[in-house]
Amino acid sequence: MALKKQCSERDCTNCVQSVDHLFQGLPPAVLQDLNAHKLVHHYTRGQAVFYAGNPPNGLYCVSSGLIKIESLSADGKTHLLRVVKAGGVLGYRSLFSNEPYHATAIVSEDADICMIPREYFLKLIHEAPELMLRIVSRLSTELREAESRIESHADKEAPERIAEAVLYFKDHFPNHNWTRKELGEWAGTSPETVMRVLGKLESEKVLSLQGRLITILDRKKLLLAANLPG
Amino acid sequence: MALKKQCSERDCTNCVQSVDHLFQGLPPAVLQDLNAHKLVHHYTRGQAVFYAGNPPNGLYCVSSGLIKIESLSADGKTHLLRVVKAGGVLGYRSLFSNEPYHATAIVSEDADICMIPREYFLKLIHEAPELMLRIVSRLSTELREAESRIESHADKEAPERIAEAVLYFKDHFPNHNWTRKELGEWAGTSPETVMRVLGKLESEKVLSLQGRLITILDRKKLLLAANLPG
DNA sequence: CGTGTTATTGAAGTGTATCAAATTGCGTGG
DNA sequence: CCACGCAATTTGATACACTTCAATAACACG
Repeated sequence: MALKKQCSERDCTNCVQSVDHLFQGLPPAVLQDLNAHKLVHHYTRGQAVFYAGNPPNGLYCVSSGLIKIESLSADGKTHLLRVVKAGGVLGYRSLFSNEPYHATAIVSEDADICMIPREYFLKLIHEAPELMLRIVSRLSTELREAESRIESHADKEAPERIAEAVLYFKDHFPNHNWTRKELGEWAGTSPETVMRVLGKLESEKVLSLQGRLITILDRKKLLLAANLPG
Repeated sequence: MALKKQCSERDCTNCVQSVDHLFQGLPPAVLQDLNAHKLVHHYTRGQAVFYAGNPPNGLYCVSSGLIKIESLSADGKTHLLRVVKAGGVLGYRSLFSNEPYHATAIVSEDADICMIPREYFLKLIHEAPELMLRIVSRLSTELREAESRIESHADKEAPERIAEAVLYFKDHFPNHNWTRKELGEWAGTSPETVMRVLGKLESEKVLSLQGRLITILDRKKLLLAANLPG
């Protein structure tokens, strides 16, 4: 039954419907050709799409599911760098900086992922230069987001970063319930501190907690707690 | 006398000589045209090239001098996000993500900077698609560096980040002496903590301090202190 | 249905920010 | 070019936010 669903979803023409998809605007003929060249693979929760250190073999398009981009530091701590959902792509940064992946992609919700081989992707770019502009725009946005997280880490306290994390996850992945550990890996703090801060926010009627399900009761107060412009 | 020097240095053909310059590989005819369209400006220490919030008017090429890209957080703390020296370019990220600058560019050493107007630059890209590949590669590298700083902030202690900062500045800007405050703004810590850590590293014969001049005596130990692969 | 991960709360230890105050030394203007 | 003013440096003392360790309870997942 999962397979039937994939047969239609795995068609590039469908994927491209997602808001702001990388391949949006490509001529139908090119999409058809892309469709013929991609490799589809189903991944289950916990599997790795690629590991830090691997050479990039192509571009990954997430058709369904949720992928965590994380890195392991010298002292064994895991860091959540980025999260990619259906309609997103991953692995393109390494493709261009010509370096091995610096992070590992771990499946968080079972996923169908298409792989576009490196060679074919480079050929595609050659044929469709407007694609390059979309890539540049995407990298630019991600760079800004990364730099803004550097700032947050440097001049915000743990409670503010945790409030930021809750907002980010709720805005981008409203249907996924994250663990305290994952929130901590994103905010750069320990699960215990996440817990204590969430508890405080609950007692202040800003959030409600039902296990892993976090519901925002007072968005305005949460933005304030995150020290973010309303 | 400063002017005479600029006359030769301000020619795009010269700038492009810098290692890995963005415009390297452009046909001479295109460079000539670029040369005719750029605007040159001299800046003195402390001046701003652009402010956070300004809309991007073009691409800035640093012909000489040193520029700090910094951001001011809500609570008034300054953060050093990037440093650009002669041969580098700035402002291209905002040009493509189509957003106002999110940081301010401050001159640290008197600089000659060429501005390539937005419209002309976009036209240039259209004519020289290989330029796009260089931009993508550059953004990719900067994104990786930014993400690696997120990791450092999250799982390294202040002494490690300060050691990292010393290594970074010495490797990239060997002739510029940075203040304790600037080191702190880069490492995400206070000038006092920078001082104490530098003092400790001096007592351990890893560094020598002569005012703002820091000399690395034992690079291997410093790498160790930064928790970086040798 | 069991097992291992996650959640939750408490207590203790520590790194680092912050404040303060004296000394140095850079850079700006005369 | 020199001198002055003010920012940067340096060291010490204090406070506290956060990590770490620990132990139980609850839950999720195969």
